[in-house]
Amino acid sequence: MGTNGADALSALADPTRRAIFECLARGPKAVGLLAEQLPVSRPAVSQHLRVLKDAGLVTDQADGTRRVYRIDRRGVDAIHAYLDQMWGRALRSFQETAERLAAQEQNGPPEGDRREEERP
Amino acid sequence: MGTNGADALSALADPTRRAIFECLARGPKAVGLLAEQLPVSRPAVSQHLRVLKDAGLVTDQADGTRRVYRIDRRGVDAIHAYLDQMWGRALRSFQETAERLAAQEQNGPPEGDRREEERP
DNA sequence: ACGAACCGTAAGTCTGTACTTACCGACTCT
DNA sequence: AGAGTCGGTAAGTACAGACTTACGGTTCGT
Repeated sequence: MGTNGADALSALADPTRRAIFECLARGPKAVGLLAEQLPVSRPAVSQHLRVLKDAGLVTDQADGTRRVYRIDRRGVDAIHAYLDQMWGRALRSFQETAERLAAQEQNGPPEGDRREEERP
Repeated sequence: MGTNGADALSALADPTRRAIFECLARGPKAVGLLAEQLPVSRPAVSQHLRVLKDAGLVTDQADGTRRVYRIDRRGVDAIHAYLDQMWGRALRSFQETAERLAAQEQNGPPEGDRREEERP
């Protein structure tokens, strides 16, 4: 819980949660103020904030009876890291198959020339 | 449809879909081969691939009776762009409030010193 | 041309979850 | 201390969507 790309990803999947996230990106806000600008009830906002907090996307801070929420960079970074990892894997895979094809061509011209994807 | 951060985000929210995405990151694969390595049926994989394709996260290419899927950079970039936009907003907001606080301090020492978040 | 392989779609079921109302604790100010 | 404000939690409902089986269309090999 916290700095996990998968959790952050699924947290930002819900439209209402994205709306909350985008609203907090414009500046820190208290829960009630957040609920006023959204088409859902205050308890719903609380529940969403819980999910966003568990995903490391927001942090909360007490201010009297209010709780002020703001965006947390950790969750954002976690998603970035996840995507970079995946895309890096894909790039390495592309390079590998390219090298394999080049080596194949050097030896002998292939006859049963199937396409180049993984075979178990 | 295609290069939208929100769609790509919610597409990668499902665990099975993430598994498919991660599997394709290791290299392009056909649908049946993909289904063998996953705990769900082949039609389920087809439906997930449809969602991933609509989100711009994968592309498909016919190869005889098979369809080979591979990762598409556009969806990944869309998510990156969305997150960067949000975090950029947050940074600008931080800077604004910091400047406002500095100006406030220069004029007169604040008395009713409430915390600095947005008031409607 | 016929059978086989591969894949997408249709229809139906069932679980997860987003939402509501109701309730209760924490903090503030007079 | 008591009234008022703010916010998290509980319980219950309703809808989205993930999965299955069954079916049909397309392409390849013999």
